Amino acid sequence: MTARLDRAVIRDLAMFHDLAEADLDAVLAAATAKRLAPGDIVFRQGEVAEAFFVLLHGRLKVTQTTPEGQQVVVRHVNPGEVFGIARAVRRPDFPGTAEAVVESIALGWPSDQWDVLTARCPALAVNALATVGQRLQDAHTRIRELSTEAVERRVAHALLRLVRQAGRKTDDGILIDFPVSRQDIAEMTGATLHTVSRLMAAWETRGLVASGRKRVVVRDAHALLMIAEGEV
Amino acid sequence: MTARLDRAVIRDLAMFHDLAEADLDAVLAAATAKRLAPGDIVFRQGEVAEAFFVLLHGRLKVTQTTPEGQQVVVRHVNPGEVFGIARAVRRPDFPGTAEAVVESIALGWPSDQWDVLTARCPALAVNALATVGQRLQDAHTRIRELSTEAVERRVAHALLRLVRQAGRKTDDGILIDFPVSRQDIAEMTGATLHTVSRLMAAWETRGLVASGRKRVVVRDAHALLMIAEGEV
DNA sequence: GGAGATTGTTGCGCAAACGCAAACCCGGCG
DNA sequence: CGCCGGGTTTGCGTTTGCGCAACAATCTCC
Repeated sequence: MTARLDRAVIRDLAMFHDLAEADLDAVLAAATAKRLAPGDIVFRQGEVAEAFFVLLHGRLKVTQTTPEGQQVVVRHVNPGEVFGIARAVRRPDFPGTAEAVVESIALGWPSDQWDVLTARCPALAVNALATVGQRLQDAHTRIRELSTEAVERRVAHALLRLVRQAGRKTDDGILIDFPVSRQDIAEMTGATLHTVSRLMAAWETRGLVASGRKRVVVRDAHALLMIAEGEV
Repeated sequence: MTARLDRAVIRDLAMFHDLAEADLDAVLAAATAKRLAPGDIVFRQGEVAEAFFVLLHGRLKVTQTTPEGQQVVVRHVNPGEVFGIARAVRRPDFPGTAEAVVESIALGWPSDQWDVLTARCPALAVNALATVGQRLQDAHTRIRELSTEAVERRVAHALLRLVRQAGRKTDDGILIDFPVSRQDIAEMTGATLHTVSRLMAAWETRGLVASGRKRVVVRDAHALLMIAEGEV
């Protein structure tokens, strides 16, 4: 829990860009590291936001659940990214649920440290602004897709996004480097599990993807891009 | 253009909350006011972001256009809100187009003033973070709606949102206090003009709304809420 | 190694919403 | 006052993706 953390661990993260060495130490002093097994929940939607986090290693899935019980995947958290910064945007509670999909390591700070740290390092607020801004762009992109594109194109886009975020080259194609189920893809694209399954099955026979249980390999990214761009 | 601006004009805006009087003056010194007629474009999608703005009076519509030419209404800008803060989130260009839908007045600052002003008043960055964070929440709400709700519910939600943002009580019901066409509502909900028209016509006969050319009056907000919540 | 749970596949019917097209209505302008 | 044009309505045919349901394949845990 209180292992000695070296500042090198966070120095290169976008969030801590432009911080002095001494500031990095001050930031680290308030942090605690936590190991997460797949399926572990970091925080739940609606909980009081008592901490904010940075993912050092692994991969998380952030979801929201509607009153009716429908789930939506808001985003995936990749190594180096901050998450759960509800307090920074003046929200008392977490708007979503964060769950580890693979073995992960996260750093956590008590929420009240946010004001302390930004007072000491204004750059933190500026960096956070850039991060949240980027996320807003992504959200708008998704809104645009959901509003104007057919399901097939949305699923293609989602796969390409996963490739960009977590693609790992293998001899067989590009592997999405963490478990993704059809259900997940459905919740990312606003489609149903069934439709996604049908689409992927069709693509599999055409050789565009190869997939198994919670496992996706993109074999022909270019063809997928054509579909995503609507140039079928 | 360079009319003497009183700090009272911006003192109560969320963006300038917690700023000292002297700082308010410094902020205002760099600003220029601009009058906008309905239909006037403040900035266009893709343009280099040479300024950022606050809306003092009136109402704007921010849209994005897909490569295929489809439009999506990203949001409406209400009096007191900042817009066009692309540079603050480290974007070189504007991600959308901002158009006045009624006679409006906006304050503008050169983009490079952002760094100058936040250096002087760190509270600005913190306030901007809260604003962008709120917008991100809204965007996620919309994603959730687009992903899980039927068109009818989305349109009901959109109308209720308009009521909250720009509702004006009249003896006939709650009037949306700026011109909104069916096309606009369609672009807000990811539906087609036709579907929206049909829905509104049906609601009109049931007495839930009254509408005309670019004009909407909500007569039974409660019934609309029932539809929005899916309790039909 | 087997039982049970989770995840993925597939067929079929249906309803919701879209696309197209034509008509209509209303406000503004000459 | 009549014309013009953007905004709106409406009908009809069609597609798309959903809902349901049953089944198959895997994984996990004991």
